[in-house]
Amino acid sequence: MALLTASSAIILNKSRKFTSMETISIDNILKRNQLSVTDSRKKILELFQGNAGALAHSDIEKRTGEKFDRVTIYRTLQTFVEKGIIHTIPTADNSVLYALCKDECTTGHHHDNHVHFVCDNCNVTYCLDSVVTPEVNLPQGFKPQVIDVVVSGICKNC
Amino acid sequence: MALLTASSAIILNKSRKFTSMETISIDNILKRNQLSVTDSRKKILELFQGNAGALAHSDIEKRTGEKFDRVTIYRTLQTFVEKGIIHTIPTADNSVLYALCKDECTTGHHHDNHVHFVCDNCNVTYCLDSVVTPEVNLPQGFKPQVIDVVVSGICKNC
DNA sequence: ATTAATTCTGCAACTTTGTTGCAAACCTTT
DNA sequence: AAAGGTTTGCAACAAAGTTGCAGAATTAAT
Repeated sequence: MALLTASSAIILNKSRKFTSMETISIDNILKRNQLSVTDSRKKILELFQGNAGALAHSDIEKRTGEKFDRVTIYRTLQTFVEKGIIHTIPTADNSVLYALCKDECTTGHHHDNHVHFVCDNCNVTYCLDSVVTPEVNLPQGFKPQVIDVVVSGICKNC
Repeated sequence: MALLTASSAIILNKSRKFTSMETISIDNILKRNQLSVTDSRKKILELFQGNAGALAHSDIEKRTGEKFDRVTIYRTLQTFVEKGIIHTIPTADNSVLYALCKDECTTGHHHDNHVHFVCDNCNVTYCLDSVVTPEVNLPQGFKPQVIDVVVSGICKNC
């Protein structure tokens, strides 16, 4: 499993164990967004915080050990996207990936102007928060709103 | 239907009727790629040539009037992608879109270094062949291979 | 601390999307 | 026109995603 490999290899978001401080932080994220604090939401948020790479629905299903219903995971991810906690990443192979948003995102208003990188080897998708999307000169009449950039190639861990 | 609107509004690939010359051209595309010339392949190629916007599997199913089996359409699109006749476009909402490739594409070797534009209003996806993908400065250790740029906003016909 | 009100979860059933094997139909070549 | 290979359509299946609803959990109020 590509993403299991990833979790051990990547150290972007510092994959240490959560202290009580951080547990509180997860609770706060949920409360800040008027969401009840439930097991599934806490667990799924933890997964995102503990792993730098993006996650697909199926990854979450596996990593939570089939503890939660498929439907619950779908709905949790939907809710998180709506609230601006996570965002989706466009992929060429038509799989939906999700990753944590940065702080500026709010309900219905995402600011994901960073570049995504998919490794052809280990298959991990990174959010390169430090790389800002470049300008694009469009033909007359086209008004850009959001620019999504997905780079694929070989990542720094491969 | 977003894409029906599109077919009448867009003039990128010149949506005129096909002359016998152009019919021959479709046959040639297939023959050039060692594919037998069949009804479904001709019809699907025609659809792509007649409409500038990108097409999803479901669009093709509707526009061919349920004349061909779902499986045939899947296989035809797969074959066309493999032969370099069409290419897929990454989308944030996880639908697969296909569009005609330019001449330089060959089997297993796509050259789609152009920008894609999705209109938020009419929902049409354009291949902006004239807009070359910009350079992206990646962090140390990341080696880029393919850069996909998808811009969304308002198109020139809206 | 209990209770009432609200929110969330899990189940069941369903829809949509995509895949595979195989026999019949079709296209190409001779 | 017939042999050979290729392509199609059917059936059956697998995977992905959605919806309604009753019961469980969370939150807010007493």
